[in-house]
Amino acid sequence: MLQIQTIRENPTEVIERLSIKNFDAKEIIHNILSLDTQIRQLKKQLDENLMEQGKIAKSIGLLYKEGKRAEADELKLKTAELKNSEKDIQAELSDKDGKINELMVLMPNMPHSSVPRGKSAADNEVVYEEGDASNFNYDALPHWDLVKKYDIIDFELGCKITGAGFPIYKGKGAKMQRALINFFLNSASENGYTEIQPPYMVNENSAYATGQLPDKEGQMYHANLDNFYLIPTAEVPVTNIYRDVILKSTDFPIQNCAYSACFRREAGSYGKDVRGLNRLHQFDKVEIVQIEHPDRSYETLENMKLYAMSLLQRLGLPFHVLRLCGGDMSFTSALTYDLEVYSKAQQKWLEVSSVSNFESFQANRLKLRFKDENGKMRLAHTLNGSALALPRVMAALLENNQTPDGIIVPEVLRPYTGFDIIN
RNA sequence: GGAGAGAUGGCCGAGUGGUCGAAGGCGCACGCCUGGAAAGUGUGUAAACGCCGAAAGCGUUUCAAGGGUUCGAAUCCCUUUCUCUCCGCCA
Repeated sequence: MLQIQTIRENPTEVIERLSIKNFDAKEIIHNILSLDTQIRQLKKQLDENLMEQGKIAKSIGLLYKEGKRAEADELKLKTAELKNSEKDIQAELSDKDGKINELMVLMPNMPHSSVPRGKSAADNEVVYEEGDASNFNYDALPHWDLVKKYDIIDFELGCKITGAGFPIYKGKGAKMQRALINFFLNSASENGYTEIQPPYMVNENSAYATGQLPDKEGQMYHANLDNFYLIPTAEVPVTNIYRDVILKSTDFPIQNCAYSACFRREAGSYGKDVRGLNRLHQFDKVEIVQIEHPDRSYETLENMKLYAMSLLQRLGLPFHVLRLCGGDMSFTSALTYDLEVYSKAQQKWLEVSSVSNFESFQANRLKLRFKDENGKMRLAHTLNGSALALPRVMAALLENNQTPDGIIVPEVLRPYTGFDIIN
């Protein structure tokens, strides 16, 4: 959520910057500002009313002590009046508060100045490329055929047990998966991240604080009986560790990483995009989360991007890095880099990581603050990224490393797998 | 799941209807003391929001959360959440 002060102080700048995200904020800001003025007036009235009541209550106490019952009773009548008008003000205030809040949560985060204008994924800017992204000159098998050939991932069996999008990993497939998780977690630790094992279900407050609610309610699995949500990413529980927290400026940077299974309903997805491992309802991911001083958050974003890139380099996968355009960015992000690997058999780019700086947008809802050098309370900046999401990495490894003899396991994974070929 | 006890500031802990944002202690910050430190000693020690150009100042709110009783609630009542103890169940 944006801060009301920002909107109050620079409404035209906010409108201008949100237009890069193709969001027309003119009317909504006009309404917010008008509600804001009314709210502040009401607040003032309420404060005065309450002050009056408090004063009267005190003098009643004194009068009783002195035994002046009649005078006290007279004052009581006065409070009754005040209470009535308090009720009115209160009602109006909560009505307006509700309205302004409804509008505030509709406003996306403002994009960073480097974010290009654009409507869709086609307008994203390629900022880096590495590796051989050419296609095989023979008929390479897509991963959904390879996994059958070597019996390492079973989609049909997953359908039987749960449903589409819940594959079952078997034998070397399961071991590969575990090897990737361990490789990613160990690398993160070596790079200064503290490993966290979070809960896979969160309560309503947590889902709200990181912005999944009220926005993406239908995208999360919901355990009705207890009103818990299955996490769509470890970002949710890990970032919520810092909900309602006040940090010291010496606490920065906070670097956490977490492996978790992620659960997404992916309502509305269909077709080729969901084939095989490309889009699942349950998948594994290692997430990195940082909390930074506002002055250093963009430097940190670059480092996180470089770190995610280093994983792909070590796995030997061809990839490129995109700076997302305004139209393709998430609601909460100020700047996002996507990392995509090239899958030679499918002949397409697959997103395996998304690294974002949310600036203070999440921190505002989280109430994640710190005391700065001058002792002033300020919102911290939050950042996160996938390092990495497993299924598409797996898909690309299977497809790109296939040979007539089997699938070659990358060097860096062999200590974790205990084998060097899947055949 | 059953029975009971509890939730107070950064932490410990007092407070069972009025002047309580809350005693006392610890911690922390600054000062004095000291050659330097420790000890000692003095002062201070929350957040949100509003009034205000800013600061100062003032006001309101906050004793788990929400509701209620009352002129007045940390204190009484109800609901919820969480913690602890005992029993049951269980990896």
